[in-house]
Amino acid sequence: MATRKSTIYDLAKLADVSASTVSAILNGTWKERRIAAKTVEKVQLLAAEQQYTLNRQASGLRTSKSGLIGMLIPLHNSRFFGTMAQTFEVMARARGLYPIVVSTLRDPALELETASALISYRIESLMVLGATDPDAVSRLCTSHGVAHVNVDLPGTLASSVISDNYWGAQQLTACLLLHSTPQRVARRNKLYFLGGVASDYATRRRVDGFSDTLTAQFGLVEPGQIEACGYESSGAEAAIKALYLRLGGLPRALFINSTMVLEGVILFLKTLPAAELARCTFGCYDWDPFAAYLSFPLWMVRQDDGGLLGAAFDILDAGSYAEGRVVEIKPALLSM
Amino acid sequence: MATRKSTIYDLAKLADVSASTVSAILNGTWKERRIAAKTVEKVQLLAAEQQYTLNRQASGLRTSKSGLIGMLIPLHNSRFFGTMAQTFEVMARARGLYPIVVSTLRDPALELETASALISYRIESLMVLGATDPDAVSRLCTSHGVAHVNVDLPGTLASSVISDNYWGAQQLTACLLLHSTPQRVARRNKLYFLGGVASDYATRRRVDGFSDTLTAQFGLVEPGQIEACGYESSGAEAAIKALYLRLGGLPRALFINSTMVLEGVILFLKTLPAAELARCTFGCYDWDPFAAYLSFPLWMVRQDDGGLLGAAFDILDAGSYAEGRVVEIKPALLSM
DNA sequence: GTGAAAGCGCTAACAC
DNA sequence: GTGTTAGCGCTTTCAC
Repeated sequence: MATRKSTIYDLAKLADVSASTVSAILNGTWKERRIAAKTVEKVQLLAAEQQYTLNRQASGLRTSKSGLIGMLIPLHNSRFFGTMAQTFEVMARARGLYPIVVSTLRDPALELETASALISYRIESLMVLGATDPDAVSRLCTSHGVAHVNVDLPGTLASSVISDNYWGAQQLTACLLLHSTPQRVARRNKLYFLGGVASDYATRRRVDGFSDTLTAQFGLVEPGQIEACGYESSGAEAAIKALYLRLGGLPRALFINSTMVLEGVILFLKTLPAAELARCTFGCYDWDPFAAYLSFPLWMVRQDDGGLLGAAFDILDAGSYAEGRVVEIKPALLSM
Repeated sequence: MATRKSTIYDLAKLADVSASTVSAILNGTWKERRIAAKTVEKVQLLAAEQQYTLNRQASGLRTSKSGLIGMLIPLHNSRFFGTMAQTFEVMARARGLYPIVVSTLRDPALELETASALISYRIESLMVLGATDPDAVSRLCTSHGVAHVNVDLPGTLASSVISDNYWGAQQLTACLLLHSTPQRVARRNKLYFLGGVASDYATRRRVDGFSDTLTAQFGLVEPGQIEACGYESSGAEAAIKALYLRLGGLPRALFINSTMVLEGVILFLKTLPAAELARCTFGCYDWDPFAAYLSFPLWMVRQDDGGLLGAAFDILDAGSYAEGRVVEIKPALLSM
């Protein structure tokens, strides 16, 4: 058995009907054609025993639809992107689309190249997650009539769905304020923001949320309270160390911008006695399950993957991707 | 500009040449056809300004190759699978193939369905990573002439590349033996194996490596030293707790089978004073970066993702997938 | 109820 | 050096 790759013509010959009849039976349009039930049964049986599978290159070529939906992500081996990929697959399948997730390593050239390859395969739409240069991808997609939407990092040429960084930062800051213990030394009785890149969109919004919340309670926030030391763990380790030395101890509370930064912070904290840690309250903007295994409590902000992708799919479904709107999705605050 | 989706016919008309000439120029076969340099240049220029992109559905249909290579993984949001996906993409691209990674949620039905969908799109080969029912996928692939190889978990109907679990367990056990401090109480002066499923292939090999290493040094290993309490973190937490009570403390060293199990163990260890932890030596068969942030030292076995996938690609390249051989790749031992 | 035929966009003989 | 032609496997009028 298993005649290598049977086509509708093979089946047609075996069933003694025409190829168009087979085609209609196999793709469900046979009701409209009012094909005899026994013909349907015969062909379906034959298809099963010949292990027939539709050639989607051919059917896609004919109908000019591929059934494919793509998603560009920076990396596979990151908790957030992995979770997004997982959720994306489920949602895509629920819409009858076949998901293709590809990583582009935060390389704008690879982003474009990959988008182009996906367009070659005639994807029907594209989700652009955390792209370095989303607008370049937008231009390419637009010129090929491919629906697309930016997620997590906004672009200007297509609609975007992002986390509500301002709101999330406000929540986390308020929470740190509420749950931290006042310190005697004035310069240590403050909240400090650590990590991120000052020119970066997400960081800016988070710093704003942080500052506005503090300002509302205490008046001015000093520049020294904000240390945008980048996203590298090594930079963060150096920054927290410097802060510790400057303050003569840990501050009242620490707003840590991303898990990467958290990792650097932990490397430093491991060198301190437990009693010192107990006096400081920690919050991290971003979520990672490993936090559950740390020796000190930590507040975390977790992005709402379902919310983000749900909104992104809504935009694709509505065909409103070209409007350039920005939708903000509120994250969740968790204590670990 | 941007005539929505230009074809080689559009370009042919504009350049005043035939479609086959355009085709040859655009896919690189023009040297053999000895097409005039100026024609080549003209067409290439035109293609660029018309934003032409090859329709791979059409070219694939014609040549009966898609340029696609698939990989089935259980989950996207796991460190190991994420890393494998990443490495897979790089290696696939290096071979001029376009990678498609899809997760199948450890669901045998979804594994088959996904493999079938990928075959529909005419993938040229398939990597089957950690599948629940690899042989079912093999049957499907074989009946459609699709080259494939099992990775991480072996099958019987196609060649497999897996970690050398026996060797890795030997290394880890020997290392724990070497670096642990003897205990006064006899029942605590032993190594204990925690986690995994006894009937599971990987667990069996690891238990063997563990037992053989100990037997060579001390004679018999008692059944009580091996606690295959599953892969759930909650089960592991209960198991380590029970062991602790039974022994009246932590043992000399603990062989923890997988990071999932490690998570359960940590939840229990957090309830103990640091001094107790210091007397026990910990090893985990599997690697996760979060281990660097734990408060106690830990030996870990890290699978060699490059080695595994390299060997898997070698099998595909050699076309020897049907031989049903099993290749074992040695993992690395790391101290964190 | 079903078949014949055209064509999706591309490639590769074969022609000249 | 380049054009003509015949499909790849499928869908979809239109015909009967």
